[in-house]
Amino acid sequence: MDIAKQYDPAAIEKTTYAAWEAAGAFNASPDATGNPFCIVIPPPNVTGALHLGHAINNTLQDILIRYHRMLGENTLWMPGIDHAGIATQAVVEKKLIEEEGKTRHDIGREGLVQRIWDWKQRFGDRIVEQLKLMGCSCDWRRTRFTLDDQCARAVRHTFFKMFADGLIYRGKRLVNWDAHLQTAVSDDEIYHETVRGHLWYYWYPVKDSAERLLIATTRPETMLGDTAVAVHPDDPRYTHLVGKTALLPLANREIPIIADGELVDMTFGTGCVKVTPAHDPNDYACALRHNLPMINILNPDGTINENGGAFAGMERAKARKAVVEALEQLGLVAKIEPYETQVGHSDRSKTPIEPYLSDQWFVTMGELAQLAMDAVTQGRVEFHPPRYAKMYLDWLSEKRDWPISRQLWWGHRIPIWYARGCDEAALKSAFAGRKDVSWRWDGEYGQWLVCSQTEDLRADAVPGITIEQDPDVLDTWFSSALWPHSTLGWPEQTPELKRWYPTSVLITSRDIITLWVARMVMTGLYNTGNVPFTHVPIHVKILDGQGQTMSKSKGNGVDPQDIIDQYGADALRFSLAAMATETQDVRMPVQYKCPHCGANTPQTANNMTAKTLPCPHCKKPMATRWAGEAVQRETGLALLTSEKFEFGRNFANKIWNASRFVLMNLEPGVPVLSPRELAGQLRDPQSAMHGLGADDAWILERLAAQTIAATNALEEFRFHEYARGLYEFMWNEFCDWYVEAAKPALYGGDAGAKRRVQTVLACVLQTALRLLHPVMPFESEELWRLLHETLGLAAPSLLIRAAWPEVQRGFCAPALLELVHAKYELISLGRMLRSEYNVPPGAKVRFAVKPAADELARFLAGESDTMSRLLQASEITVDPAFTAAHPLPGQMTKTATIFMFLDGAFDLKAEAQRMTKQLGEVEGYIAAQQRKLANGKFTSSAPATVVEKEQAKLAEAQERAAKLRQMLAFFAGGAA
RNA sequence: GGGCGUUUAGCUCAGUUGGUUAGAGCGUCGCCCUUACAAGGCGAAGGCCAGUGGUUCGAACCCACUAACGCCCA
Repeated sequence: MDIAKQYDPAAIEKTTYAAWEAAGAFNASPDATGNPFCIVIPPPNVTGALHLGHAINNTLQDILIRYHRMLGENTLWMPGIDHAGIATQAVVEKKLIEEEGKTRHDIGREGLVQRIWDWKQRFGDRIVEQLKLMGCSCDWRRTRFTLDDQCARAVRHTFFKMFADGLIYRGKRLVNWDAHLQTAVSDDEIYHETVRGHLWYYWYPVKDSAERLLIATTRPETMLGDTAVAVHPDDPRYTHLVGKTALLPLANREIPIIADGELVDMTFGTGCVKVTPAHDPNDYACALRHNLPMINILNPDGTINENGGAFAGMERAKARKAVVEALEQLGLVAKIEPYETQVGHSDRSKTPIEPYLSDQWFVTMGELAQLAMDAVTQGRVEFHPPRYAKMYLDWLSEKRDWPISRQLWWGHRIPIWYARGCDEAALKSAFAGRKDVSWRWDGEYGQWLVCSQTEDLRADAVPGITIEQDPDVLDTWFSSALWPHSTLGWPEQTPELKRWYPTSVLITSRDIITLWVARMVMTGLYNTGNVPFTHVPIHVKILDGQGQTMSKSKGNGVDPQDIIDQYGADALRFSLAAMATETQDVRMPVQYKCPHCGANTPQTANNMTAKTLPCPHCKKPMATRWAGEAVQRETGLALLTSEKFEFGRNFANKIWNASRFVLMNLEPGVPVLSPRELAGQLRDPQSAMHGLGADDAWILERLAAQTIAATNALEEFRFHEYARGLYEFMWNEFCDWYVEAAKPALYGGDAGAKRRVQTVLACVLQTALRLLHPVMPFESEELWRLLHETLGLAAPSLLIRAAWPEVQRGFCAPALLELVHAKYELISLGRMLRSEYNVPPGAKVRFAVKPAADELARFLAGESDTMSRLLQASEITVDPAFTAAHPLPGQMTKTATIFMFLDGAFDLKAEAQRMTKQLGEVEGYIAAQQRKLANGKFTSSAPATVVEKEQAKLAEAQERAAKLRQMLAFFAGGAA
């Protein structure tokens, strides 16, 4: 059998994935047997391709999905993508401007939406491709999109139900207005920038008084919308003025002077604040407290509106200048100081944000939030780690109403029509007999609000008038919130919904606990009466070299394909899983790998979004993922790389080679047994298996322990523990010890021993492959195939469908395991001696082992084959009564001492020095132990088992010290 | 301003209910292309567990405060 010397992921990943798909291994059926297990993917959004943050999220999901599939559960991983309203629209609009110099208004609503659909097609496909490259085993037949018909129907039904239940209302609210894109943007789409401006001071006269108030502001033009002046209630300078009226210049309005301790900082400026509720969040809150009127002075495009009087129609900057000039003419300007402020800018248009009062739709959160809180406090939804429940509960407990409208074109259109100039009788007759239409009177604007559950209403739906649909769309999270039940078919009672809802697990990262998880729980409970999932593992985040979260918009994302191309999908998955601890975010500095010379260039904030950059080593230009495909082809694409993935690659290679060794040493006829079957054969007198060697029993027991550990880790979502445990088992136990210990039997002349070891190797390998499969599906599947092929066994079913291993213990008494452990310890010390005395690795040396107990002596006497091999020993004497004729270098464990015979002389003095140093350490330890044990408080208050343990440790140390002294004395004699 | 998290070897991180003489990978230093594996083997060096105080017989771990960094919310 010819097996490559190195694991080559590229050679097998495509075909292996194709084999799974051809076998329908990912497909779930509601009719299948087994307990239901379901994960809905947190839908990646279509703004761009996936990065490593998504890679870790989906790797963890796939691990759980594959694990539960192997448990024989009826397992569904529901895939899909999210339309991400504002983000996607902004990306497409930006491209439109860059490439064609057009705005969305130039091409119109339909034109823009069509272009976004094209974009969605491209990146939706790309995302699915990336997930497949990573090995994700989603049921692709069921792929959903938050804007598709099924999701749209769920959105309509939910909105309608909420509207009919009175949970949805329309109201005014101060939003972050992007005057360039003419839309509200959410808080997380804003960045703050320090801007050098001025602090203007000007006077407001007080009515019926000679006094006047000095106001300081950074935005003088907003004074046109002032509706009060506020001072601090405890400020002696102004208390006598509270309750009086100020005269607002230019606007010529009378506004009250109020006291507000929250808004006013006595120590800042003059302690006197103008209040502009419609254009400042703090002023807005103040206005609500004091019932102040709110005057909007801006048009949606950022120009001053009719409320600005003489300034109407001016741009903001122009208006500012004009207002200041007008105030100067009135002699009201006191002074102007330079001043730096933090100004919010829209992430999408890079223009300053205006706080802006506008009509928005809201969902009342009171009851819904309470439902969602109860689900967590009552334990029906559990976070892992549990501390994240606090974040969720804190956020929900504020019960702030949810603004759901967005001034965008890409998204679910709000299913509300405005009917003006008709009475209710007209609506009743127009929609007679229809339960899918509901309406409500809107007193503020004197119109009917009509909501349709099933279809878009026609403009002439109500005879005699023209009804008009609200132009806005719903917040993306409104449709995402329904994802766990909408994807399964709700509002229809589909077999899928019955089978898999509530789903089992939702895996995500902490930043969307409030945005998404909370809302899914709310709508799930509201629509179905059931929580959407029971477990919510929260995983760490992948940060770039600067400690910033990877994100599509920042441009610091690393395409998982870059890593897969260089290291393989399993290496990517394994490395990520091993990083998935409970607390520590992963900092991942990355480098561009030059396609010409292979040199690495660190990615920095400066070159992060560059389309091409020169390689500092070979000076040739290299293209990045930001460059067009043509440029990439022409110039050569520089993949991003990180040495962190060498961890996974090296492990994958180690597994490959360990398996290669096993396969090279198997032959047809060797059975592939599970540990349980192997145990059965050992009990069966008819079987060819007559007992195990000590190493065989040891590795089978370690395998059992590892099976338990892996199972527990996965059950408790501790992915890091699962991955690290397998790493240690495969590398440090299987490869380092068992495989080496097995060699004498494989190469020796005892056919029975050889077959025994072959059987154990096959058993351990096949079980390990099962344990590895969830995290390293490609390689384990391929090795599974090769294992059966090598043994000439009929094509087994795919590993993806194999059963998760059962735990089989009792291959030997615990005492034997300790003897094996003692043997390995002695081998390590023997190697240390060799290294210490610079014995070349190939040279054979004689060793003597002096065990303290007869039991160990008897055991070791039968183990000279493996010991000799692992120590490269010419001979090993095992003798409890061993005494050397002359000083020899030695090392001791707690159960034995090992000596090495040296042909030539060795440096007695150096050896004695080393031993003296060791003795010093041991004596220090003994002193500490003695102090501890002499302490009556310790012996009386510590548990007896602990005291015993400490006593044993002391005894051991004392024995060790005695032996060291003995050897030192011997050396002294020998040297004399 | 409120909440959460982090601080352990040169770097990146583990450390389960306090019983530790603190671990791993990478990097570093020796010796080896030994018939599974140089993406490797064998060995080694390297740490006042951020600081201060407390609880305890005993603290990397529990408590308080301080400092630095990060995230979320206002």
